[in-house]
Amino acid sequence: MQELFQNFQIRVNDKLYIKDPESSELGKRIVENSILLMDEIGFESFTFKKLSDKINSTEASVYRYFENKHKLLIYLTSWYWAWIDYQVVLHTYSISNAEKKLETIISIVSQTIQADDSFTHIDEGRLFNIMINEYSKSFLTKEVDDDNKDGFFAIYKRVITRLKEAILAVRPEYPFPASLASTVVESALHQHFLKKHFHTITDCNESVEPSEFCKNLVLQTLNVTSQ
Amino acid sequence: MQELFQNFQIRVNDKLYIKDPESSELGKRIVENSILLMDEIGFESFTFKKLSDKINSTEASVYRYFENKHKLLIYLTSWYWAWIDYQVVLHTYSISNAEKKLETIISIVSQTIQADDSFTHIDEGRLFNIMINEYSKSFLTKEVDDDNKDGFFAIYKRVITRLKEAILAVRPEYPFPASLASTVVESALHQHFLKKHFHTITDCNESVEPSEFCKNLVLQTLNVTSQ
DNA sequence: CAAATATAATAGTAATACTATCTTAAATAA
DNA sequence: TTATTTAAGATAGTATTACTATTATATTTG
Repeated sequence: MQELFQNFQIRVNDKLYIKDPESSELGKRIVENSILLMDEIGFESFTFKKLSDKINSTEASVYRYFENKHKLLIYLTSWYWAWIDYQVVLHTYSISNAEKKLETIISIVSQTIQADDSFTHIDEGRLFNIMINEYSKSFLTKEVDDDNKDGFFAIYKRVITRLKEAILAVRPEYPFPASLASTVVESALHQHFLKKHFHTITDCNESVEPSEFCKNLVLQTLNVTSQ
Repeated sequence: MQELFQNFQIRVNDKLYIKDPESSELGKRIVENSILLMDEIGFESFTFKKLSDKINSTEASVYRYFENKHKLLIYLTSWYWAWIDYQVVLHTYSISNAEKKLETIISIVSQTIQADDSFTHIDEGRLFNIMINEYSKSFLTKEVDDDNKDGFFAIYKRVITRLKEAILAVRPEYPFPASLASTVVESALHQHFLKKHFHTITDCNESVEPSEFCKNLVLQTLNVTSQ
């Protein structure tokens, strides 16, 4: 349970920022509005100039918090994974049945996230859109190995590891638990994207959620018959 | 079989370029070297200036072939999918057994590609690296819907549809054939990436290929016992 | 009240992502 | 053969991006 409370206030790797945005009003406005702006115009068009105009501040002030927009993206996506990790621990720690636990984790990592006002300045719904559209860009770079060494993807890997362990708890002899876990997490976001933009290559739509597919995929793969 | 021969000389949507790069020596050098340079320095650092320096030409000349580097990326990735589509048709048209056919398609879309000198100026091995590291960036943009309307992703969708049909041939009652097909194709590239950069969240390594996992995933999901 | 700190305001730079124009060289058509 | 089209090289220029640096002002804290 200790892991849970360490993460409870959504703590992110402190090398991701120059000055902790949670430590000031301006910092919170930067995070809050960067989510809105990035969702609105996309990561490529997003600049610190546009953001600072939006919040009536200056480029130089934003640069005092984040080195560049790539670090900001990793900050935001790490925040998301920390939040998911928290949800996973919260909703599964009392579940003793391995299959039920696995299903719960899959639900959490693949469900559509709507806004939630538990964490005031962060709009989880809009952040979820960023996850769908921009998450891959945080690691598909020439700097991945350095970033990874700095621990920027630690929380993401922890979420996947939890899923992997839940898979193993159900089927200890399954030979690809890590690959299945990483596939499901990636695929969940991808199916959400396809639903919006490439409906011919997905079965997800208004009535079929990506999480339905994801659950079915894992349970069939592990040969769990109790569906 | 007609589809096959239409695609035999790897034809790509002609809105992707201003002047067909296959129509001139310079055009071929642009394509050839853009693959090498993009693999080397990554899509973000890649510029038409650097490319034109590499081929001893000028920025303006490169712009006569491609509108911008994003169109070039879609051109390269479309070329890849057309090539994969060709491989799929070539290696499956004589297979009558549905399960054998499905396994063959999965192998083709998930195997590690090495250089092949059948198409002189294109290094498929290097292009495969680009697919692993940059493919998602071709559609994770605010312009996806416009690009999709222009048919830029048609060949990619055709490959996925072929896989979907092969899935349905094996198990017509399976409820998520399109999602499974798109997941496998995406996951294959992703597992190759993880193998290189995040080995803790994949089971793929020097001895276990992503295609092994992909085949197992689909066959288990469809409950094909003859493994 | 003094000192430290945060932020705003402003300026400046190199690189990027283009567009435009002009010249030369080569291919082709009359 | 000459005229004409076309391709490509050479050069220049612009707005935007991704920063860095400096100074001034306002606020907090000791």
